[in-house]
Amino acid sequence: MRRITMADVAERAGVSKATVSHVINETRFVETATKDRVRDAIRTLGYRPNTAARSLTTQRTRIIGLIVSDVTNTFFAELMRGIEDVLVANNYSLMVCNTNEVLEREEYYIDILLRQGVDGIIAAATSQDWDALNEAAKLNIPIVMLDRTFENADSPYVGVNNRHGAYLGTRHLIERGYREIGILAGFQRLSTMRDRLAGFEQALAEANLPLRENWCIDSPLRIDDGKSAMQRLMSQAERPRAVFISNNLLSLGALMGLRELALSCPADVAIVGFDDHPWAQVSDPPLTVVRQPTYAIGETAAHKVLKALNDGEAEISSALFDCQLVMRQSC
Amino acid sequence: MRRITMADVAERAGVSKATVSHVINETRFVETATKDRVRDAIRTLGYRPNTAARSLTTQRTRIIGLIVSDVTNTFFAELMRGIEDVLVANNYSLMVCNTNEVLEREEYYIDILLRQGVDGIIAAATSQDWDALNEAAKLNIPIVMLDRTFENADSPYVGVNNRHGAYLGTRHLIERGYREIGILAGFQRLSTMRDRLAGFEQALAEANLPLRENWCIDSPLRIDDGKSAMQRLMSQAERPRAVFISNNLLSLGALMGLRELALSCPADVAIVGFDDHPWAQVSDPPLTVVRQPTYAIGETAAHKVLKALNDGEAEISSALFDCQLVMRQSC
DNA sequence: ATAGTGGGCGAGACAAGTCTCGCCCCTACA
DNA sequence: TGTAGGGGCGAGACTTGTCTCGCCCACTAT
Repeated sequence: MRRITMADVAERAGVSKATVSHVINETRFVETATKDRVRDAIRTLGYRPNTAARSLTTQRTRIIGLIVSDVTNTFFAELMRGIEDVLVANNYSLMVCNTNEVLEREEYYIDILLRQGVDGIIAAATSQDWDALNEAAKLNIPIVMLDRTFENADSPYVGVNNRHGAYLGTRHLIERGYREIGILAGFQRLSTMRDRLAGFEQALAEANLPLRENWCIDSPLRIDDGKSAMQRLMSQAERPRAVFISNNLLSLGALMGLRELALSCPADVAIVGFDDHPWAQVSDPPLTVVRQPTYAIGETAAHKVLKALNDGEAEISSALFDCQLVMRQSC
Repeated sequence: MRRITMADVAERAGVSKATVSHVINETRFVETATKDRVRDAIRTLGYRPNTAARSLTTQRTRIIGLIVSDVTNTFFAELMRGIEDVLVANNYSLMVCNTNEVLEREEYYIDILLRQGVDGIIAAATSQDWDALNEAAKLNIPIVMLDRTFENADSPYVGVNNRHGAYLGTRHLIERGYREIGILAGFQRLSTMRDRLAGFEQALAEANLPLRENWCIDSPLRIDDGKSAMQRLMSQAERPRAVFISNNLLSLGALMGLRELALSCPADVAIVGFDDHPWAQVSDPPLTVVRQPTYAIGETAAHKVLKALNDGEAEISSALFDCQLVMRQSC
């Protein structure tokens, strides 16, 4: 069965395509009677406007692209939900791209998004410079950096004050009396992880505690990496009595690693993690963490792109949220 | 700066649009020399085909719509990853829609997907009949039911043998010597939850154990619902010594609920949950669960739609995976 | 009665590709 | 040397909307 087009509606309603278009988009005044005839035709024919045809002329798709590393990580899933919910409320759609922190995949996806003609991009980018996003920037597509950014990033950034968050977490360990403190610092390629390491160092420095090279482990951000990093930390001759962990997957992995080594937390090592997780309330032990307002971050990022889209050239500003320490029983 | 079109490429390469199109899509033989000229032009101009224009004529978008309740639930996130990975490998894109299990939102999204002209739909639908998906079915868009289905569903289903999975989990409890067994049965509107309840009942019946009405609690599927359901179960005069929990969020909530009541697991109540989760390994206690091959389910679902798209009318078959009992320490 | 004004709407160009015809030219064979 | 055959490619119709002109008619002003 042939799909029904605007011409069909126009014919049935006895008006021109232009009028149908204007009734649908409410872009010019149409006599009530005419409007009703058009709407009737639309309903009885079951007409549904074709997005492709529309965006061909408007040069708009009402689609926003989202680039994250992996929605399997609840943190990104929640960001996504925040974004999606405000997009839906504004009649935009979302196209999600999981890069697994692989640069080629990020580039591939950006190309796809540009062909698709997305109106804007929200990116928790894995790249550290404009190379990948440059094409998008050249096309004047609004870009919002999410969760992380990089030097010379020419786009607004929405995320938390990572440095301060890590500082809070580390200071908490110190206040609890721990002196020998290590860190699973994560992927130092990412600004987020660098900032958290900086916050960690700041807290140590303030307390006149040394920063031991071999108590500072960086690794990729998968669960297994957390596990092996923690085990490497704990298999040293002199080992820390507390560990700050810069990422939620690493925290989970670390917990697994300790379990395997039959070390108990916090008796043998205390832990403060970054990012909260529902399961962290029922883990053994319940995890003390630095929490960020994930959903709100997503919402804000979405609002920023939409604003850029509506206000035209207006510069978008960055937004930095605060972290919050959630005390449980891991230290 | 004006965006560059195929006409620009054609002019620069000194050929017609047709030739450019054929070089890009490899749809007819083009002299090597000509091909090279075209490719050079594409590269130097930075040409990028416009998906909207293309799909206008091809009537294809190479986009697949995915409908789930909430990717914040790792289960759905993993399904999504399975789907996405095979789509990417086949040059398709994914449009994700979170319905929160609310019907109106599902209908809204289906409409959006149809306007967008998606080539296929993979749906973990919250609706229980064809009403919402009917429009898509009428347009001959391949639909794959994911995780759940409903009676008279005219589309293939990809998921697990839920009944048998629940049967396995419940039987395990019985074998462990538990006689007083309850169930958090979840949202009975969903086929998945009904099947699991059936498997639970079957295991009880085989062991000649009674099914007590008030030990069978159904509820929505959020963490809080699990918490309150478990607490309701445990605040009864006569309470079960073991509980089968039909959903991962409910399991998490249940754990929280027990903790609040200062009940210990498995000493006071044993638990077997449905769906595994990385954190279930480090929870207190580590959870014994019935695991389903989530990622593989997603992959299979994606393959099914693609197959339908390529083979044309060929009927797609359903796929039923088996569950696996993962024993840990909650019973 | 005629000119001026403006509200409501139609004709058709246009967006950027795909794809059908069929042209042109080169080779092969009689 | 004439012609059939086929390989390589171009012209332009077509997909479905949006949007710019400007028409037409009704109503008021002179």
